[in-house]
Amino acid sequence: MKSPVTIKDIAKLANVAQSTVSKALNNRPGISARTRQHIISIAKAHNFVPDAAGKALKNRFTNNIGVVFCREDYPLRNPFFSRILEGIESEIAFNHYNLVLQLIPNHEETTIPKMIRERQVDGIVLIGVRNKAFIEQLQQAGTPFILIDPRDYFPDCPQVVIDNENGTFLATDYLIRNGHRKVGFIGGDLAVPSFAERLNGYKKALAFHNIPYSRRLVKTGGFEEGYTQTQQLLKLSKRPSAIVAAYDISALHAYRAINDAGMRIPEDISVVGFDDIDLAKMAIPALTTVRVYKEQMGSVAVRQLRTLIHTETPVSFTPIIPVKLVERDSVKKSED
Amino acid sequence: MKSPVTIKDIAKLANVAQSTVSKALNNRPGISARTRQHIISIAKAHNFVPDAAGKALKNRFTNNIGVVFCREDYPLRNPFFSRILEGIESEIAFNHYNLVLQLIPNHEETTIPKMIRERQVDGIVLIGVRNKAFIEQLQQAGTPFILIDPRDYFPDCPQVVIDNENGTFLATDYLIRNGHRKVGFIGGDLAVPSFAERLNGYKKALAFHNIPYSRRLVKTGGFEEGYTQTQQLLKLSKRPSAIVAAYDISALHAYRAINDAGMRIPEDISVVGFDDIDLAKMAIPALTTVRVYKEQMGSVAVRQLRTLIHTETPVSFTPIIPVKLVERDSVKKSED
DNA sequence: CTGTTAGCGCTTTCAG
DNA sequence: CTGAAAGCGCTAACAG
Repeated sequence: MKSPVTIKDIAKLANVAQSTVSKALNNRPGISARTRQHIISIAKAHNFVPDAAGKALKNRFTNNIGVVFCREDYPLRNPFFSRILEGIESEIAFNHYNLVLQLIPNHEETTIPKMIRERQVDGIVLIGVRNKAFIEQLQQAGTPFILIDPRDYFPDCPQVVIDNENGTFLATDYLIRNGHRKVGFIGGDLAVPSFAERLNGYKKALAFHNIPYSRRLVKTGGFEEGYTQTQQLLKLSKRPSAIVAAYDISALHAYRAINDAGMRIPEDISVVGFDDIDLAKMAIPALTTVRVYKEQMGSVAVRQLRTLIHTETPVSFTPIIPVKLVERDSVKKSED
Repeated sequence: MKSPVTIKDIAKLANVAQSTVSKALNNRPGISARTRQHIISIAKAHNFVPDAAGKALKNRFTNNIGVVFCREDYPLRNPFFSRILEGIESEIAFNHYNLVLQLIPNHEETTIPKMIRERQVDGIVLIGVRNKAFIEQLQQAGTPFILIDPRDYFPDCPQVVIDNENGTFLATDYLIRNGHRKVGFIGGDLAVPSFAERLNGYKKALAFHNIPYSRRLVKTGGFEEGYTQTQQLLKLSKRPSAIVAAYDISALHAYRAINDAGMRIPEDISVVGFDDIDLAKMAIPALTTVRVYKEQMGSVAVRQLRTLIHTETPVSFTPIIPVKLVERDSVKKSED
């Protein structure tokens, strides 16, 4: 590692004081246009880039933003989270920040992340938090943070949320309008707010069409249990003609169960998903689903976090990311 | 943000000098066991964690490692890269480093990444580099770095590579042993070393079984063009009874093409992939493929990089990650 | 408009 | 074995 050029070197080369160089390079007032130009050109010529540690030490800002995934499983494998991370990354890069990434296993979701304890970052975006004590610690420490897709209710925390209810409403409504009156629902864990909201949207759509809600048509539980959930639905004496899955991943598991049962999509049974991950359009048949603007979630979160970082008394504002039904080939339509 | 406790505070509380605290906390010699214990307990009681910027400024090591994806497309969406990133992350976390992530679009793959210019990281792992000039710059700057899955040949650079040739050899050999004598090959870009190696493995397996190689049975080009590549193969007057795809993603595209052509896997045509991404086992039918130990690639890369960072005269050593055929349901087997 | 100086939090001589 | 002091690279306050 070659020893890099410092502000002191530039000062010497330009025959000025360090502080003058600092002013010139940071667009501070109190310096003549001429010397500023002079200094800038010398700095450029020598590829001067200020040392992050030096700056951070003085400024109390690192210009780093942390991204922390708190999950028991492997969040990066989940295409939904990958896309959110993409959005986060691009917003961070755009603002000339650096992104510090950490995955924390659920059981460690209790102690404040290293990156914030050692003041490596100015704030963090937290994905999939579950642990209340964890959040309380962050609040006490005064760390700026924002939540994406929390796995529990944190009403007082800044967060960016999906318009979940609306999404499943649209999906269910679409099925009903296409002649499906018996529609099943599969998904995840009722304790997770976003899932509960998705279930609600389903219920509301049924109610809207005066279709009675039946507990037997909804199978919840593990996120990855779409296969067995669907099997149960198929075993019902009067099986549904359509299924709405709370996640595309569940829908894809449903595909397998349906296939294994010797049935065909959409001829024998229709499926609609939620999230619109890349796989949705690659599935056979291509999956009709509710699109979530994942990159947008990420970038909005970073924007919010940045204002949180730089304002004294933060106003907690919760952006709701909109949602849209995208029609593909997994739903049998009534001819009308 | 509450103002954090510093080494000075601890010194005051313990009635010793700063330097003594530093020695105690860093296991430096020249300090009595008693005072060391005393200081440690006080530091612990006050949740003292040294400031990263302060340390970095003095030590010339940040304890941060950069991870840079250089690709035209969206690397994080690619489950193959996600898994590599997982491996990198876990190794970094294990060593109490921080991970600084950056995605650089191909056209910007020319200027040294910000994180290294401003000395935020001690070294970087580079995924998917293509640009020679870029690498030369890094070498000149003396940045420690290691390559994963480079898109061009960089013979003198430290890198971790997959046993590609062996993988496609195994895949092709497996098909031939199961009675397939006309096997197609689809995949990506011949200019990419890993792809060229995979093609070589295929050729070698054919040669091994005395089957003549036919250029018409191999379709290269875009990574995402598995669909059209397969269509071309299916149109052949004497179409292959099996296809080996250089990537699982290609194989999945092939699935769709085969399905759209009204054929069935594996009854009408067999397919084997490469990479063993999560989707492979979820596909219908489950895809027989060559498993790559992706997390291992990531963690090995970080281990290598760490020694690179801490040694004066680095010895360039290229770990080869092994590979394994995993049998699933996409190959029609000869009954014997 | 420019330069001097101090200090951010830490480690490392070097005296005592 | 312990403490005082200097300095890493940077910015800000203050004098000139």
